[in-house]
This record gives sequence, C-alpha cells and structure tokens, in this order.
Amino acid sequence: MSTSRSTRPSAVQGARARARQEITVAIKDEARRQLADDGAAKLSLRAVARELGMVSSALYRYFPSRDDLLTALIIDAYDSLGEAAERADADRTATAPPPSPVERWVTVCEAVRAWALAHPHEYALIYGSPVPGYTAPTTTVPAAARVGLLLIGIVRDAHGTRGLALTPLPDALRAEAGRIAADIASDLPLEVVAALVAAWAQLFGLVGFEVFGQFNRVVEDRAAFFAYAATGLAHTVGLLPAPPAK
Amino acid sequence: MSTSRSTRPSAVQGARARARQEITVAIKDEARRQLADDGAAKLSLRAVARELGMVSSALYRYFPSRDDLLTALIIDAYDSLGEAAERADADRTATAPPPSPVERWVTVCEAVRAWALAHPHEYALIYGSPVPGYTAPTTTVPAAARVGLLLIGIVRDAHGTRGLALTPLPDALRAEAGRIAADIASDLPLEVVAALVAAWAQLFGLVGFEVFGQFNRVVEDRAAFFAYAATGLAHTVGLLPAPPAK
DNA sequence: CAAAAAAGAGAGCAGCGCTCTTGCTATGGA
DNA sequence: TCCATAGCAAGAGCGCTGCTCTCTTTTTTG
Repeated sequence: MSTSRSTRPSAVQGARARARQEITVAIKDEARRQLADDGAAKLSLRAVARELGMVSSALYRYFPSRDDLLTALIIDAYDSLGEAAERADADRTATAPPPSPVERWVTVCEAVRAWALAHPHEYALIYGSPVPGYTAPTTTVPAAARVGLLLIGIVRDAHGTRGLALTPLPDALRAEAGRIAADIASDLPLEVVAALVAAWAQLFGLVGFEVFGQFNRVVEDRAAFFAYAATGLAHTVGLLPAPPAK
Repeated sequence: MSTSRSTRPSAVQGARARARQEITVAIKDEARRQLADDGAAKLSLRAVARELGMVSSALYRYFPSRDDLLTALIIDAYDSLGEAAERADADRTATAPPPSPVERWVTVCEAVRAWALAHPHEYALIYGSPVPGYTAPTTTVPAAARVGLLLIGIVRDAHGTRGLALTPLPDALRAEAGRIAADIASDLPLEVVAALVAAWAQLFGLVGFEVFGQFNRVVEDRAAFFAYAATGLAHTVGLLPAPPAK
C-alpha cells in the first residue's frame, strides 16, 4: 500500500491536491452564483472569499487574478452551453420518429436559446462584450467551437442539400470558403460552408437580441419568433423545408 | 436688449447654462476617449475628472452616477451609429446610377459594420452585454431604432417583393407580425415584416462576431464575407437579387 | 443690492484588486 | 521515524474606485 501511494500521485492524489481541486471548484461555484446575481462587472474576489470564509489573499493561490477567474468561468460556460446543445440533439435524435435535418437544426438552436435565457450573465460573458483588455485566450477555442461543430455535423449528416436556392458565392470568397471547408467540412459544397458560417453568427444575433433585451418592445411571443427564425436559418444552409405533401 | 434677455432664458441662455452644456460635452468627450482606450469596465469618473482638471466630486453635478454617464454615452453611440448608417444610405442614393434595393441594403449593413469596427468599445456598449443591473432606460429607444427603421424604409421603398421564396409564416406568428407591422410598416406583407425583424437581429450577430473576435481563426477576408452575408440577408427580406441577365 | 441657486473644493467612507510578509501544516525523501 | 520543504491561510497595507457630505465661492435673479 505504501509503495503504490508514495510514487504515484496521479491516481488518488494526496489529500492536499484533492482539497485544492475541491476548493477551486467551490470558488468557481460561488463566483458563478455571484455572477448570476449581479453580473460580471460586480463580481468581486473579496466577496467570493468572504462568502467562502477565507481571506481574500488566500484566493490568489487558486486564481492569480480576477480576470483569470473570469477566464475559467468563460471556459466552463462554453462547455456548459456546448453540452446542453449536444444533449438536446442526442435526445431528439433518439426519439421514435427520427427527426428531419431541419428539426435537428431547430432543436439545437432552441437549446442554445434556452441555455442563454437560463444563464444570461454567463451568456453575456461568452457572447457579449469581451471583459478584460481584449485577450481571448486560446484555451477557450475548443470549448467555443462545440456548438458550431454540432451544427456542421447536422448539415453534413443531412447531405441532402440538393441544390436549394443558396446565395451564390462570389469569387472573392471561394478561396476563403475552401480554406474553412478544409478545416472543418471538406465534404460540403463551398456555398453551404459559407452559409453555415453566416448562419452560425446570425443564430447568436437572434439569441443575443433576446437575452440583452433588444426585442423588448418589439417581439412579444419570442419563442415562436425564434422557432420561425431558426427554421429560416436552416433553409439558408441548404436544409430542405418539410415536404408540404401530407 | 435687457428686456428680452431677462425673461427669455431659451434663446441665448445665460453664460452659466452655456458653460454647463460645454462642460457636459467635455466630460462625455473625455469619457469617450477613455472608453476607446480601455473599455467600459475601466472607465473611471475620477480619471475623467482628473484629466479635465476638476475634482471628482464636481463631476457629480453633471452626472449623478457613473452609470448615468454610461447611459449618456450609450444614447450618443446609438445616434452616432444611426447617423452613420443614414448618411451612407443618403450618399449612395445620391450617386449617378440609382442603386438597387439590394445595393442600398448592403450599403447600410456595411456602414453599420464600418462604424462598429471603428468604435468597437462603443459598439460593445450598445450591442454587447448590458452594463449596469439590467435597466435599459426608455430614453434610448428612439435612438436605438434608427438603423432598424432605415432598413425597413429600404424594403418599403423597394416594394418589389413580388413573391420571392420567403419562409412561410406560421400561424402563431401572424398576430405577432401584424402587431409589429401596425407599429412600423403597415403596408408590408407580414412575411416580410417577420423576416425583417429576424434579419435585423442577424445583422448584428454578424457584426458582433467580427467585432468581438469570434471570427478570429475562422474568417480571414471579413469584408468580403460580410458583403456576401449581408446580400443573403437582403434576399431573406424579399429584396430581389440582381438580375443575372447582362 | 441682497437673497437664492448653482458650482467647485476638499475630506472622508467603504469597497476594490493586488502584493508582501509571517506563521503554520501536511508531504515526501533520508 | 524525523525533518527540510513546499503549499497554504492570514493579516497588513498600497493605491485606486464610486459616492456623500460639508464648506466656500461664484453667478443669477427678484
């Protein structure tokens, strides 16, 4: 017992490392709570420490600065959103009548919207104004890409993009779209790749307008409007409308 | 001379009121300068006062709180953006070959984008995360609506929306669209009204993604991509593509 | 000309992010 | 088993912030 414990700190990780992890999580949880209450601007290291019964300077052993704490929350938020979207798609895909590509697309869009409305301040953190100077640390990239990759996957699975009326791609963008396609979806037509990137940004325009109150005296039935707009986005990326034949 | 001056403070407005206005403007200008440098989070009343050679408490005679200063900057930003968009449209409309509706639409979209890229922190103020608690003062509404109204005007002027393939409007949204249309564009088909609201939000999704760096390792030639996406938006609101016949 | 309104100056309060120093304790090799 | 060491909490403190209060000066007004 003693031999395996002393030389391998990876498996069980002495009580100290374990405590460190637990405290790190507790700090983030408390910070997230305060974030939900008052927004990122009011998030205070001292208040978090106070609530956790520790002194403010002790907190710097876990996060070297306030912005680092925020960065950690940003990464968690991206992951939380990505997971919510992926789970919504998985749940929907598992139901009895397999969903059409448009239905899958709208399901994912609605999951993004629901997550944003449930966590408005965390949404603001990741899709609102960048908080510190301008530094978007590269570590957030994979987490940030999850929703985009999920939408691409849906379109690729559909592969039934049989020449719907897509906006023709200007020559200036063919190279651009080709480069993007090489990265993420080399099997899709360039028109679809470009439309996907645009739809990706436009989706967050819709969500952001609702979360940030821009629809306040304009749109009342926002759920219905969002479903309509998300369906429109699905069409712009080449997913076919439901067959009118019944 | 004396009679007209004493009883009518409206015309010339004693030297005091004039000074007050000038100082108010100077405060906002300096605040805007600091905003452009360091962003809204770092904007400090004390620093503004210091730069203006006054003591911090004196500044509270002009703006009762930091958030009130920010609110003033927000209104100015909305107006600045609205004016930039309107001027771009007016300039384009005045050129020799009168522009097509799509060209006008894209011109306005590009003006919005250009303004946002030139004033990223001010853009973040109005279309990023709301700054204070959540209060969007009603005073900002008219200024905020200018770009939207401009886009509506272009579509109305076109009135050539002869049944392009618009996403059909679900029944649940007919009442909604009818209400919006009654407010702003009672002469447009409901499908176009709904598509306009969606396109309005989606436009700012595109702009926001670029300004906030979400396109960073994704889209390189962002001007070309934006023009492409804005053209797509024009189509979704029923503006006809340029006739392929040459 | 005197009363009143408006503006500036200064001190001060509580809170913030962050640093540095000082003790304490659990950990891992001798 | 013992002990040097590394990790951690605590406290004091610096300079900054938003904001309030009081006091004095300046300008407008009846």
